[in-house]
Amino acid sequence: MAEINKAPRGTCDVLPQDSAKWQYVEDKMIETAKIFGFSEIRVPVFEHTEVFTKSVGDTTDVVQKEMYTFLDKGDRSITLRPELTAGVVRSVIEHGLLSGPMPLKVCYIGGCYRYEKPQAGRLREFHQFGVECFGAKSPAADAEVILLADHLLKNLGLKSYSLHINSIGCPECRKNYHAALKEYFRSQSDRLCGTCLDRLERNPMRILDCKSPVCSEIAAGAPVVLDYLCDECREHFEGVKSHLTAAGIDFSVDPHIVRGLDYYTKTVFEFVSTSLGAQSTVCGGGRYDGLIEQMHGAPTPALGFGMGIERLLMIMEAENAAMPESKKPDIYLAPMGEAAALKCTALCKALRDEGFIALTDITGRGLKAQMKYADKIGARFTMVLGDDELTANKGKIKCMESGEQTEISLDEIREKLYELAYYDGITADIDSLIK
RNA sequence: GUGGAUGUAGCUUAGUUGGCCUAAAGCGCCAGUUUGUGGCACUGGAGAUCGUGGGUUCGAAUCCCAUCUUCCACCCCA
Repeated sequence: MAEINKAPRGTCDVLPQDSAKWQYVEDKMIETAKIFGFSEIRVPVFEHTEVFTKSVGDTTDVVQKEMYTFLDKGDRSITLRPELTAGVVRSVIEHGLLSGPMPLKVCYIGGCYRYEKPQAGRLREFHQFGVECFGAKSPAADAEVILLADHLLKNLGLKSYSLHINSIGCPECRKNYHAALKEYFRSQSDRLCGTCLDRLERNPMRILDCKSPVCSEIAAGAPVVLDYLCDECREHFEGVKSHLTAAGIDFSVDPHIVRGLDYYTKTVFEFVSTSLGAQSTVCGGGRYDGLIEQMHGAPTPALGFGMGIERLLMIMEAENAAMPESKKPDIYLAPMGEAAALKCTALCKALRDEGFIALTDITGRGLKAQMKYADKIGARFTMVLGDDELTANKGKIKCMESGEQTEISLDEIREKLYELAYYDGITADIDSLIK
């Protein structure tokens, strides 16, 4: 039974009192990406289902049991994007962006949809910031993308995070590794948990990730991917580490990082925070050199990451990271009577044209109630306009913090606010005035 | 999908051996306390089918069943 007054499970509303935080981090994200030469791309919330099954991988949990898939009225199988990389890759191929200057660097912010059981840091609709870099196979590219994420997290004031990297090699070296893994785990198969037995044939690398005490104990003795890398992959990984070190970034090599999406090759990495619950990864990504070709584009090396915005905000909350407060109204004009109301409308328009946040009464309530309201919304200044003011064309502008009142001509409100703006952090851009 | 906890006004809670509960308080909201000024105080008001649906009972917010939500963990991932 659908509830008309309840949001669907696993979704949440960003309420007016919180939207400033979202705007703040989203601005930082785009701004940081720009510093690294990434420009925003916007792609649809839904795609043809194949876009995801062919890229994310049809044996993955994401595709197998978490996608919102439906038939549209034209009998097309449509899926709400569970992540953004696939759609972005589709888009850059479709529009020939890979024939432009290389490397191509894009970033995005958007909602993702996964039918999961909600818990701390896990929602059915969640939002990701991410970047994708196409056409760069050098380890410097891997480092740059990782540096971007680190730069952003630092700039947002995060402290409790750490970077873990690994290389899962190219399809070539992974073949050998899978064989070695299977052999190892088969020898212990009687002790593995049920899900891991499943994984043994399908994707033995996932066993390394299992959190059951027995499995992780077994996994601890398993062959390590890094020992099975081909020369090229090993060299590449060494290069990534060198670049990170050169940039002075702390990281640890964690051979147990296995990403859950099929398209990854070579470098994979995660930014993990201790300020989160069980869902401790705030940012995850890696290289996917084979994906573009797999999606019928010209073979192009590529990599990127996704960062969970809700998780990021959770960390910032937990760590008391600095967040900007939403801007308060500069002035509230309190009319008394119909004639005054007209004047207030006119004055507000003039002030708003200058960029001030100017408010007036739209409920028809009494003066006292208006003053209370002005106080509650945090207006810096108020001015009462009644018949007296209209005839004299003068009024008292009141500073709500000090209670001080100054008599001014009604024609001077704009100038008065500009004057006050110099030392009171008022909203309108005072630079234009200085010029 | 599996497991554990939870659910009373917008928020935080009181109320549970079933009957003075036709549900209470604080905060918040609205309105007043000499149509001319907010923060304090006082007064009043609106606001809850006690998550929902069944059942037991003379009687259920209180007991039983189901269901949903939220939270937490597994799984998986951001």
